[in-house]
Amino acid sequence: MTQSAVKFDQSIDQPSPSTAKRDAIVKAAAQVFLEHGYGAASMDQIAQKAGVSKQTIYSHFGAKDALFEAIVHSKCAALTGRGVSSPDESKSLEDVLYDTASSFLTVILAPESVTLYRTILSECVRFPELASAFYRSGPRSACDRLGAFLASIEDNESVEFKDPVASAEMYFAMLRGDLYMQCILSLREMPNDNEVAAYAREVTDTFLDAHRISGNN
Amino acid sequence: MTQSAVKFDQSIDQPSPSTAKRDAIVKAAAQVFLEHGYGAASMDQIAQKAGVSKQTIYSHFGAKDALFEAIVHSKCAALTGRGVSSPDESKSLEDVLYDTASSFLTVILAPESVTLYRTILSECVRFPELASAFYRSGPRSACDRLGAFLASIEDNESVEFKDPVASAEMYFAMLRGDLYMQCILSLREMPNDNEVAAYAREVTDTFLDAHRISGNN
DNA sequence: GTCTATAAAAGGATAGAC
DNA sequence: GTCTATCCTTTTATAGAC
Repeated sequence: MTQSAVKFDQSIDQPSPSTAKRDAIVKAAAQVFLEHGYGAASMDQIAQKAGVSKQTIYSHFGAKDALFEAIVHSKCAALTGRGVSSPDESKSLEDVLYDTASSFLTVILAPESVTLYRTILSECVRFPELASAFYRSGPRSACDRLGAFLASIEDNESVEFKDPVASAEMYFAMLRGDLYMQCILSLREMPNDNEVAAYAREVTDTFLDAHRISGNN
Repeated sequence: MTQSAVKFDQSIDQPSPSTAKRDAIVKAAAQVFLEHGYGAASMDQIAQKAGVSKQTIYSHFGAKDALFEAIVHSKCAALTGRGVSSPDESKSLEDVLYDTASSFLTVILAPESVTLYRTILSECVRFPELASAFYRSGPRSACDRLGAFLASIEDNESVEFKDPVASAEMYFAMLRGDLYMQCILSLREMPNDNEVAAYAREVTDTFLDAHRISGNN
């Protein structure tokens, strides 16, 4: 691992003269890294798929780990905000929750998200910054946004959230249920829209039941 | 990948004459595989840590993938039943749930479980059988056992479970919340007993609130 | 069964020409 | 900036002696 692995941000989007080759490298590297993981991915394979020579890759990114970090960081950055509906005040709480659930499930069950998650998880010890960036861009971002929305619900209905962020975390945890587990383990095909909708409904109903003021929470 | 990779079960526990070396290999391989993953783990490293030559490993297991499968399968088998309290009928539902939550969290947050989960996830495409074995021994086993217990709760209290297995899945999903996410991403130290107890309590309370008959579920 | 030594291949990284 | 050709290390797997 070289020290140049830190300069990922200026490597990924600068208006360089030859952006074409660079983009091809990024695209190819993303495919290879996410499909095979960091260790099993080879620079030869990336170079071949990108249609460039290996040396061109090294000229742009310096080393394998730097390229990997650049790829994963850009994928994480693309994750921010996705999977969480904007806090539309005109909608009912139930609708907001259901929409959030649907879009969140759609995002985390996308094949690219699944492979990204697997890759980061398997390399989180070697690349702690990537794990942190993923967490902040993905789960943490989603929880904070939904938590802020739940905190804005006060006199609204027959529900209450004493700890909005904790409730949001619980909500997303419920969404990462058995369906998600089977998908990330590659034990079944990705669910279609109907299955996603059904599970989003189930989780939303359960979540709302748990936070009715008739309960003790 | 060789065809001999299938014979994992008879490789892991047969009363061979020289069980000492074999056990040393298994122990060393488990450490190396779970720490570095399949790709980054080298047979040389395993041989050195086991105190045997590489050829001895190949004599016993044939190939790297067969050794890997043997190790992971044994680790998965050791998972069955753990993390789920036995359905003690003398205890209250709340106590059973809380005990289940505590022991489940303790198991899945154990460093060995975390590394096993990471390893299987990163290799689930190359080794589909391992992913399936893990799922059956771990999450599925836990859900089925708790689901059966929840199904036995009928006239008991002020709660009801229309779909016991689905409720059990939801319960374990709630337990795999933000705390678990941060731990498997290696973003924080493993929680102590107090933190585990507090989260087990929070999940149990929320779960019970969601299934009160006053609710719509 | 177990060891040492080695084959055979793959992969990360670099040199030098254009 | 980009390419071809090459170096060097690592790693899986095997051959043959004891």
